[in-house]
Amino acid sequence: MVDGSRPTLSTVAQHARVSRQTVSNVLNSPEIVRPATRERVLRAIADLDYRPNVVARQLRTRRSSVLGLRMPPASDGISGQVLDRFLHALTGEAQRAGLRVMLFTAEDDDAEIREYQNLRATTGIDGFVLADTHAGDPRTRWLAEHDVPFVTFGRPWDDDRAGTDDLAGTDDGKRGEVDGHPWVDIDGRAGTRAATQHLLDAGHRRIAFLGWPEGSGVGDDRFAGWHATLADAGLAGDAVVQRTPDGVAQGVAAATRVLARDDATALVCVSDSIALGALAAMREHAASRSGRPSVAVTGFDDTPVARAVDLTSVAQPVGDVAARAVGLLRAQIEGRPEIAPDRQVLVEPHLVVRATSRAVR
Amino acid sequence: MVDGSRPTLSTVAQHARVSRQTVSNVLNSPEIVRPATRERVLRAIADLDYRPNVVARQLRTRRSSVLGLRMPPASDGISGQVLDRFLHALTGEAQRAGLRVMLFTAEDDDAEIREYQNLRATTGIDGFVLADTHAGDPRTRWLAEHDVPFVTFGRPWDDDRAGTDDLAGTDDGKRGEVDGHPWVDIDGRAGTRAATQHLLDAGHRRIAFLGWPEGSGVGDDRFAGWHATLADAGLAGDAVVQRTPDGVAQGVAAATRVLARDDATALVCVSDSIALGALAAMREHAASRSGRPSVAVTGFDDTPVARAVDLTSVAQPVGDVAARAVGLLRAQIEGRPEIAPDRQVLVEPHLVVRATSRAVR
DNA sequence: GTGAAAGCGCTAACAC
DNA sequence: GTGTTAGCGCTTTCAC
Repeated sequence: MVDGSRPTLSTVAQHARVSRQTVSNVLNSPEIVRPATRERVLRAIADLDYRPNVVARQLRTRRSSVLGLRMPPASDGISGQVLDRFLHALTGEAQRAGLRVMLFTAEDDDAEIREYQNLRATTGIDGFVLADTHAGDPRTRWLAEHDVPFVTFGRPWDDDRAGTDDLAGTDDGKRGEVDGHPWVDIDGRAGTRAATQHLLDAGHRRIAFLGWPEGSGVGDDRFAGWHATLADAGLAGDAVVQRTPDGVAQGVAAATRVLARDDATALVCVSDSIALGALAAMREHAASRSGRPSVAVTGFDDTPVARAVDLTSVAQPVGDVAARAVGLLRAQIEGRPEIAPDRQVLVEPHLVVRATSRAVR
Repeated sequence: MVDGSRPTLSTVAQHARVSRQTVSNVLNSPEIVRPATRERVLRAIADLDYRPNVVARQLRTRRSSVLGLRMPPASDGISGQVLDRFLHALTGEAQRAGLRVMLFTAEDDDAEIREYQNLRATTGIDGFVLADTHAGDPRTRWLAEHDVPFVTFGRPWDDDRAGTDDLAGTDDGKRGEVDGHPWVDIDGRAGTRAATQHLLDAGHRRIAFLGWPEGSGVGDDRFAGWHATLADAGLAGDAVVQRTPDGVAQGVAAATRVLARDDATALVCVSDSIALGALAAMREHAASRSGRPSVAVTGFDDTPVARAVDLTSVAQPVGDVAARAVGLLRAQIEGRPEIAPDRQVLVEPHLVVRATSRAVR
């Protein structure tokens, strides 16, 4: 490695006694150049430790191979964790596919759209990953209208196709092709279904649900999995639900209400935060009414906290999500829809069983 | 916004009836162009919604205004949290300074160094942020030798200037100018000092320390703060230390040992994970020996878990760290050392007092 | 102060 | 197959 100026295409061409264009061809369409010359060129490239200047290439081809991702405003909660893990995975998957991830921030949706324009116009970013869509999101609409490649982690919940029981029987991973934008999401319903089934299998019959207030797509989806599973077991009739905003303290309160009024033997929680609160409430409760059999608890997200307190939880396979997201993006950027057959992908989570649901009954 | 091709310098020049160069000057050295023409040009820029193509500019200037950061291998622990928060803050601070953050991954230090070369040669990244340095780090050496701008979050611990008591009295924020590489770090010693002092002020006299095994710079630094503070109070003689690798389970074990043998009334923990374990151990212990006054606990990092379980903890001001890091990087990239006077910056953490240290004695 | 010319490193289009 | 020419959009000389 010389520490003077870096070699360029011409340097390599001179070295290999060919024209610049031939070197370029060796790099971009190796098959069209005669093996003998190709060898010679590759040799020169290696000798000189030449690496193409992607900036120059980008200026020419209008392709940056860079993906943009907005850092969501530091969600100091436990659930922000999932996004961070996703970012890790995304970076790796993107790199494997020859793409880079570039970060940016924005105050709100409008500011974010302005950043899209900015990034496209100035740095020529190829596509975007949105990890925090919400109902009626103006960003996805803008991106779609302007033909900007993008993919979301999370379904668009506007059309309200989920969240009720009517699809409970069709949980086979692939829901009908709607021509919305490309997305990847985790099947929350399947997650709570697995948790509930696990508790049923362990002999529980009175399984309550601690959820978020109705109206959040994600929360309703998770609720549906629990409800459908109990319904299938003929236990939906006396099923107990407590709804509360997310948070540990809120979880304590909600669980306390359930424990005081009902003789639930297990709690399926919509998040690890709430589950954590439920565990605390149970300790309280156990102290006052000792001798009562312990109550099983499951959470959702499998955050580090869950591991820390040995909480059974539904793990989100963010690695899979990231891989599919990158595939979906490449299909658009490279104009090859065939490399990502499904424009909408639902990834199956899996249950991690730990102490809180193994307690003796 | 026309959805044909974007306007370029020439478009604007034509529109404003000046040469391309004049437009460029308005953008880069506005002061040298006559106000009248400047106005006209700015008008044209606004009319056309022109934005300079940074790729073309970069090809010319050899400056990308992009910072590289390696995503550390998904540390699924509680403490990985701090890095994630740092990344959030860094993205914001960088953007405010007209810089972008680009992510990459690497298996190990050597692979990372190869990526440095790659990123420099191909995309012309301007500088790097290292958020996870370790003793004898080959990466910082390589970067320094190759004159690549960089800054680390974390001191180089090789030279062992900290970790003992000898500097305890000089805790005034600025330690001597050594000509190592630029870094920003959090003053762990000051953090445990604050925690210990807080406990002393609350009347505690037997304050034990739950730390990591000796040899980790960060851990030794935090240990030193606790030890020095007790020494200042004349209580270092019978001070109890338990050392253990990080982790909740490990914290349980270590705290159990302390509680069994010693009559400590407070525990200063080197991390939130260990503190979490200590809390669990205390609950155990309280159950068996009821009536005993509760033991105060402090953690370190102020992770979401700490908030969740109402644990007093030392908060790392990652926002400040990010801001200083960006300043240090800009000083190098732009060749203006004056904008970041201190090449090494120690940021003061602060104690967040919560229930676990407010317990009645 | 303003403009014309050259060139950053690369690839697309066409010659040979 | 290979080489030549042109030009992506910008900034940096250097005349004027």
